[in-house]
Amino acid sequence: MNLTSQTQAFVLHFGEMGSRWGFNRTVGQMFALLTVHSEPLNADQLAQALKISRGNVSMGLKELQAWRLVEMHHLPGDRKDYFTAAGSIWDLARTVFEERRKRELDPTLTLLRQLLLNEPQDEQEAQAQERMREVYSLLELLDQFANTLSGLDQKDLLKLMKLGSGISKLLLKGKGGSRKQ
Amino acid sequence: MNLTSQTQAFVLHFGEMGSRWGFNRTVGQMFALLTVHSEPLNADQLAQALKISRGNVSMGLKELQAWRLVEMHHLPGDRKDYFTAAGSIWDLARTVFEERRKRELDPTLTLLRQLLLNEPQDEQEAQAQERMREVYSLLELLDQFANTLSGLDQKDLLKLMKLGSGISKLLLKGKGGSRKQ
DNA sequence: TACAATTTTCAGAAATTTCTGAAAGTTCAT
DNA sequence: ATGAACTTTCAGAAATTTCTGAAAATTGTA
Repeated sequence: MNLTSQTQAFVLHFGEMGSRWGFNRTVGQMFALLTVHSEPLNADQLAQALKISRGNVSMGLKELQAWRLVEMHHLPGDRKDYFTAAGSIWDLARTVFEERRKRELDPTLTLLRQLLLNEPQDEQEAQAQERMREVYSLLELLDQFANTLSGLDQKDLLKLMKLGSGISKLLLKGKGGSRKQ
Repeated sequence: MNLTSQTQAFVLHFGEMGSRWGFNRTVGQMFALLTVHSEPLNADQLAQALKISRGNVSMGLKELQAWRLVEMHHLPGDRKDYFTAAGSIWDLARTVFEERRKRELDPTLTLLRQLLLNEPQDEQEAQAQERMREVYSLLELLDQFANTLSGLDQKDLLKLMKLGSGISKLLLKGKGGSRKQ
């Protein structure tokens, strides 16, 4: 398992970006490698290719499994666990999107719901709550929208994303068609 | 500057979530506080309210300014700098969205453009490049879509986000209307 | 059951990030 | 120019996160 300099660069970059995307360096690297490498890899191969410890690989795989980004496989006559990226690039992107929604939005929605149950005790608190309510509505809307997008099939998603500025026109056309909740 | 327990909870939560949203704990807390507090606050007030050092506040404000999330104000007869959240909740969300796009997508697009210029030297490399090309197309599409969304005015954005599953129907209606690039 | 192959765990080490506070820098009024 | 009010900087301290590697646990086979 020697990485070409191309793959090396890709893997290292994903490691750097990892923290911005919600995982740590080595998890990012493992994800990148499994994404470009079409053959399944086992833990030792990952450790060797990325020059990290066996234990770290084990933890990283656990994390990637929690994100539902990898699939485990078994080769006949080999007791090792082998891993591949879970599905197509689109599948992976969708999964990352969904997991991030869960991790970045849900906890805040829960907290805000909680806080907004309390009666404000004075004017200052009432004003703060008003702002929190605005934050809440916006995040909830975002959450629902993210949900809707996750639910679209690839064809529709592609169509939507390619609309560009045409989206405004479409929204105009559709006026009144939004009979919902 | 005493925080009510409500505001305290909100601020601490934003501190915890901070790292998932792209800033560190104290920056998250400062942002939260400036968001719920409608009056402008100066650096000393922030430091006191959040129990952090003056120097940390200074760095945090610099960071929030880099994110374009705060505005500086001056009160007549007072030499201190005062800060408020930059605009409405919607403005803030839009700004966070745009900044995150910049930080999470652009560097990767740049790298991938670079890597894809190289001629693959063998079959394995060709295959890896093929995957990278898929990643690139998807991220570029995402980037453009994010761009489009940023460009929509609040009314359209609201309309779009509230469509829910109605979006598929609309996409069907609009068939052929996507005359672009 | 015994044991070899493999994975997981986790305490402590290493690396990284964040924070403090004192010193340096800036700005403004006189 | 001076000095008071304020902000920024940044070296080192503190906190947090990540990583290692040896030991424990698990799994499959004979």
